[in-house]
Amino acid sequence: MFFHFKDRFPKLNAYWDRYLPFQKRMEVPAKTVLLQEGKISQHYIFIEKGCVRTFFNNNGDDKTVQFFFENEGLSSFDSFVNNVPSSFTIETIEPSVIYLLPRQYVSQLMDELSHEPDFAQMILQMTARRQMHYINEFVSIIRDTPEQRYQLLLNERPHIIQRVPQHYIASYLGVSKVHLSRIKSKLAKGKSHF
Amino acid sequence: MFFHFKDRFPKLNAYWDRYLPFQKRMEVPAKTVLLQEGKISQHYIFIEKGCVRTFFNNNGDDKTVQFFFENEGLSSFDSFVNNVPSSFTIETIEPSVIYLLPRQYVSQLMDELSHEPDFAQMILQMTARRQMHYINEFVSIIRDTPEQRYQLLLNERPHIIQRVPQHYIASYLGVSKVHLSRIKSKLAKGKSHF
DNA sequence: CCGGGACGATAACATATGTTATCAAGTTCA
DNA sequence: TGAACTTGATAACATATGTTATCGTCCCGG
Repeated sequence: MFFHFKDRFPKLNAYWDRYLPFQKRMEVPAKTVLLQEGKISQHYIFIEKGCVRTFFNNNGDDKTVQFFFENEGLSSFDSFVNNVPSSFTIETIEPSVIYLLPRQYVSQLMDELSHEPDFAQMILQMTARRQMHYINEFVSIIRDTPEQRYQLLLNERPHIIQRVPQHYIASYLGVSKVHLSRIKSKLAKGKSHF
Repeated sequence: MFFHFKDRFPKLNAYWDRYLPFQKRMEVPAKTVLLQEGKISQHYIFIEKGCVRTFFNNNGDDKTVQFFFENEGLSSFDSFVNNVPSSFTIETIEPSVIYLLPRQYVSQLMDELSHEPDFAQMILQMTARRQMHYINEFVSIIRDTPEQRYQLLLNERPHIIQRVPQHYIASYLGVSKVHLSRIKSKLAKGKSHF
């Protein structure tokens, strides 16, 4: 769905910074659609402040796929790279400050990068990381119960639970919002009397 | 977890073929472990005949992650690229004919490839495809019921159902083998009287 | 040719999860 | 400020799914 090389490969920061002038800064309120499901992605999105989710519509209700926060970048990767309609909507959750870099500059940037001596190695590593992320999402959902998945979120990515409305989290976990509420109250009970 | 550029980008076949001599051919029975969970992946695996699954152990029982068939290639991608212990076991399901290409040659191959003019574009496309595959797995499991997922398999990847033992499919779908059996019999009833 | 193991179906019961409806509190905005 | 909307909790009921146990078939190796 996206890559973000900034900070991951410091030697690439110089390249990245060269493209800063082409990025368009925007301050937007919550629930702003940055890319509509069905449209073709034209920008790489970088989040300076705020948070964002990707989701798709399924018979009227959303299914959230992923959350993004400060200093993360994303695009609807398949749409962006292969010029096909996006399967996902990208929408802000909080009022946010974001930067948009048009696709043409990203292509240009990639071409420049490909002359770096160990470009192949870097891109493989980035790719491997991204793949592991999504494979882990899949693994977690066939391995863990929704309750365990919620606990994992609580332990490993607490910022999500703190900043994201509960029904988005529910659809991301693959359960109904009612059931997520049950899970929370069950965990609360387990903790309270000790 | 894997890439396979052969057939996807025909212009690369020449590169690939140059490395054929370094591949080791093996004929192995069913249930042969090609890579053990916890070991570091040393080979890229290509399947000439037979089929293979990747899985991990979870409290005694396996969880299957993916199936591979003739003319597909795989590795435990993260392990292979980043030289870390593999999270998965790779094991044959049927008696199979496979080729192993040691990692050093794969690195070499990638380096050669990186001189191709639109290497960046190709690798992005490959990456996007792989990402979409895993994202779709995730999306399907938060969107669809196990019954729907079984139907999808039946319609879109029937070879899996024909060739793979049912309990592997069950763990891949994220349900118990008992429940998969129930799903099958329910679907059979729906079909029989018409 | 026999015996064990792999595979799959089914039943019975316990638990998890979905659905619908209702209520309460907080937020937003005219 | 008041109405509408968003968010979240809870109850009650229906359904889906897990667990354990049993049985039958098939297949492979001694």
